[in-house]
Amino acid sequence: MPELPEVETVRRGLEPAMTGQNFIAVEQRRADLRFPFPPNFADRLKGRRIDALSRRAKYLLADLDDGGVLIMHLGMSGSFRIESLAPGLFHHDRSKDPAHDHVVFQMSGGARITYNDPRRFGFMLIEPRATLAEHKFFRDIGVEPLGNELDGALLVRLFDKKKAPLKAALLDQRLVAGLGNIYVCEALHRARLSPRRAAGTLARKNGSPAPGAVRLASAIHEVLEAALAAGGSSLRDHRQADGSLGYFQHSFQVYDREGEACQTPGCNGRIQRISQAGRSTFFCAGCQK
DNA sequence: ACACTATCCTGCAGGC
DNA sequence: TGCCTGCAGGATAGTG
Repeated sequence: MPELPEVETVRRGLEPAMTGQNFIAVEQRRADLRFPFPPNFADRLKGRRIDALSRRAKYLLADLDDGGVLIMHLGMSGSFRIESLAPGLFHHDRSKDPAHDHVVFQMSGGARITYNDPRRFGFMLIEPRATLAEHKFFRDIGVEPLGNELDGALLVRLFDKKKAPLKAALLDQRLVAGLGNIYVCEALHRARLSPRRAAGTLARKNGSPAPGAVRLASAIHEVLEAALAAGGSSLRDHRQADGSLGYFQHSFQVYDREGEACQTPGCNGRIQRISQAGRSTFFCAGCQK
């Protein structure tokens, strides 16, 4: 499921059930997901308190009280489910998909948190907090697109001289961290920029950001903020940690809308689908230049 | 250095 | 009904 808005939505859902609480029990039901679990994974966590739950790009980071960090990535199909025996706080329903419930955390506050991941592209690792910035997953990671750092000028700098199409450049986590296939398509449409355009063409001749670069930075902010406000997008029945569904998928302008009329005012185009770098790109050639 | 592709894995939709 | 193919929100290693 998860791009930045979905991962952030998951983080917000998990926070009250995890932060400040201890792992009472950890059940690891198989040896690996995308990677093998660390040695003694369950024992390593048991008894530890989570001091903070944060997010970097699409990674969830649980700071442990022994200086370690539990790194969690949802891959394509990972999700968390929170249940509690405490009445009224959470749903307590059985998993519809127990075959893919791979990890269960029992927290001291009473929450039972289950990680489910049919495709097993997700993973969990434990690394020292002190050297996390140098870890291979984080060493080369790009700018967080929420907040003020990302603007037209920065996009121009990041994309300088790049011949790669905008679609590929925006998906590159080393440049901007957290965008995935959906929100890249949506942001480009919102900015009226073609996904096929070379990324290095967003600058004016003097190097200052062209209007398109400024529009793109704004579009990224807007689409991510709107998705966050909607609780993310729920495709293929993906849910938030509390069981509720995000609804931003109803606001998609292009993603998975091949053949539909473009909604941009004054545009008579239709949404088309092309393949770039092995992934589907949805866009309107009428208004995206 | 850069940019494709193949790949990991399972489920689901669509065609026949 | 079943079987097959292709595709899916990610990210990496390998290739040219």
